[in-house]
Amino acid sequence: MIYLAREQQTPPAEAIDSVDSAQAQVKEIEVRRQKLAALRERGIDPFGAAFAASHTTQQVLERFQDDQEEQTAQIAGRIMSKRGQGKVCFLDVHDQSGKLQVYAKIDELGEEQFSLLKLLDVGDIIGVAGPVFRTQRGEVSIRAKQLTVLSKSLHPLPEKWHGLKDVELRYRQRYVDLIVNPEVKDTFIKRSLIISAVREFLNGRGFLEVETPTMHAIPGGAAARPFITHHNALNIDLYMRIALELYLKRLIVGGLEKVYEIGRVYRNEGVDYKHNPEFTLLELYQAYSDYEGMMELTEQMVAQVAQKVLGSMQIVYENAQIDLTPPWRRLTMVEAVREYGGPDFDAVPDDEAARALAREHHIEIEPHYTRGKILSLFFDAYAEEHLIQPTFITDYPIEISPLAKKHSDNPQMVYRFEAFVYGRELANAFSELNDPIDQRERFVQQMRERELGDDEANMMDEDYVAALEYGMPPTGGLGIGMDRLVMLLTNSSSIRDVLLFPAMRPLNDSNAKNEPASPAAEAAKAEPTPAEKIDFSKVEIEPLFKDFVDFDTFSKSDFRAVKVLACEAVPKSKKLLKFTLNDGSGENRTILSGIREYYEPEELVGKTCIAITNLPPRAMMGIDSCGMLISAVHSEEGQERLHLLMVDDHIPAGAKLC
RNA sequence: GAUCCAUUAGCUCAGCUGGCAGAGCACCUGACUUUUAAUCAGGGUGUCCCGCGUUCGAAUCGCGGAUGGAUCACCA
Repeated sequence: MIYLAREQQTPPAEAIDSVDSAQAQVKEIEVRRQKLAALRERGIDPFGAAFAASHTTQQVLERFQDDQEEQTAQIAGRIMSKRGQGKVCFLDVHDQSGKLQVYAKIDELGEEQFSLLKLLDVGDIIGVAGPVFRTQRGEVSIRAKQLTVLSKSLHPLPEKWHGLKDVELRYRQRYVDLIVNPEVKDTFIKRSLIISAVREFLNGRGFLEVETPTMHAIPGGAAARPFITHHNALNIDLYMRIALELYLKRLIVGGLEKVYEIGRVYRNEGVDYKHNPEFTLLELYQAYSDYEGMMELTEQMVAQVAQKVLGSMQIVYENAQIDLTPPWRRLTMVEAVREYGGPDFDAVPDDEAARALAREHHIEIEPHYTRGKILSLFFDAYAEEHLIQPTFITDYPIEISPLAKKHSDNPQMVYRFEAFVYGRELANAFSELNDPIDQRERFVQQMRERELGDDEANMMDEDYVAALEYGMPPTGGLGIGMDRLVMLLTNSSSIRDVLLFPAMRPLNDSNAKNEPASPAAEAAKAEPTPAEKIDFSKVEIEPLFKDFVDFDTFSKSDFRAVKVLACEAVPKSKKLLKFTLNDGSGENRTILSGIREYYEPEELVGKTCIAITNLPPRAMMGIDSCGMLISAVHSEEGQERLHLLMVDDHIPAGAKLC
């Protein structure tokens, strides 16, 4: 409505032709609004209707032959350049496939259509119909016989030569980035092709694509801090998934022998050029295979996807020539550390020796770190960055691999590998641990680490262990960060360049907070405040019920005023308060209420509250609760707020509400 | 979370040791019937990221804050 009101204030069309110097100073967006009004004035809808293009711009260029001049075409797209030359005008019209030059001449269009050009700007979307020909300078073009306005653009586009460079604007307004920076579109088209090629590869090997829950009661399958969300109806907190692993392996137990999922996972951690809080993970599991099978699958998949999408297994990433042709080099973690100048861990007998070695090499460790964990730190410090060409690192220490199968001849190690390319982890895989007894012990060990302060350690997942107890075949499992793969294959240096909308801090008017306190506010601070000011602006309430309850049913509830005689926290409960109430009957009534996180028990003694008194007793923490105290619940910015209903102390105990 | 850097017109960027806010593109007016970063003549459109301070005077100096980037730490 505001929009319409504004438009009526814009001058009529004829004003455009006589813009004087005062109007010339009006901002460009206002000029465009005036042009929009002028289009309406002419009876043209500036936000047009469906338009059937006969060809894409690319098709026009491909199909044009000089001996077939004057074949007609109809195209649609965005004006990206406008070169007026008196009674002639050249437009570059871009669509998803490319661009085509439009030649608009007053003789061909007629005065009326030609004057439309005055109301069109770079950024507007138009349809053009006419014969295709080649200009004197040799460019295949369309000679406009008919121009159709399909959408007026009210914002000027960034400069044609430099494009949009401000990275913050590029990410926040990706649509503008896509319009003006053509390589961005290429990257995202490639991303789509890569993911299709992965699906095609896996489907071709007989894998079944499945979907598993993204909200988990127990977040498992990786070492990461989760996001927490809340289910209102069930009144439980849930975690956004950090991995796909445990559900997919339940499917292996269920007899789906080759499954994969390409899905979003969420990890509550920092944001940088390699990390986004949500990212796309591929995980696959193949029954009766193992980590050797996964190595073969990984190198074949990555190489074939590159071949399919890029036409080559030789790629360039940040000035490095990388050859993805299988087979990839394989070496153990111990060998890798040794090869790149680190100590020989085969000569390190125990945790104590490993810790001494770490101190000697200035590698930071915690006192409880074990030999395997320290080996992985040495790997990170000495070897990782050198693994430019695709390399499988095998034989991982058990401590950092709670879901992988133990090495049969070395219980310190597991059958696991990570694939590295350009010094970065690309894939992670293992022979899955299918021994439920061992798995339970690993979870217990993880819980110990959790208690030691590692809040990324796995939580016990009893149902998953139960699934293993039914019997899971020996299985190979693999995980690949799809964003990382896309980065590698599109030579993108930041993950944000392969995410259409990377995570950004929301813009708000935070600068306003810096303004000095107003004189009134200062005064309020100095003087005693007579009444607390309550800010209701952020209150959200539940939608009202649409169903009716009949009057008889309602009147059966016995609502009474009650006085709080005593109130105490229930031992061992985080939520419950135990109230001793005077309900007017002469006998004390006990009610338990789960509002401890909102109130200190002492502050409620003596208050007059409202309770339903004719509910059957209900045992909570071994105490019978006789009725229910009434509270008011709402939420503010996603947080639940609760207030116990407290009423005028003049109301006597036992007074009935009606 | 730590350190460093950046933030000036719609976009890309200048603006020195404090002294009236600048350019190119875009935009507006006029000319121009095959241009292509069209050209020619004229027009400068601004919360210099926000606030406080120093100063006769701050885009510029100091302090605090916001947002973004790079590096580091943790994670894929």
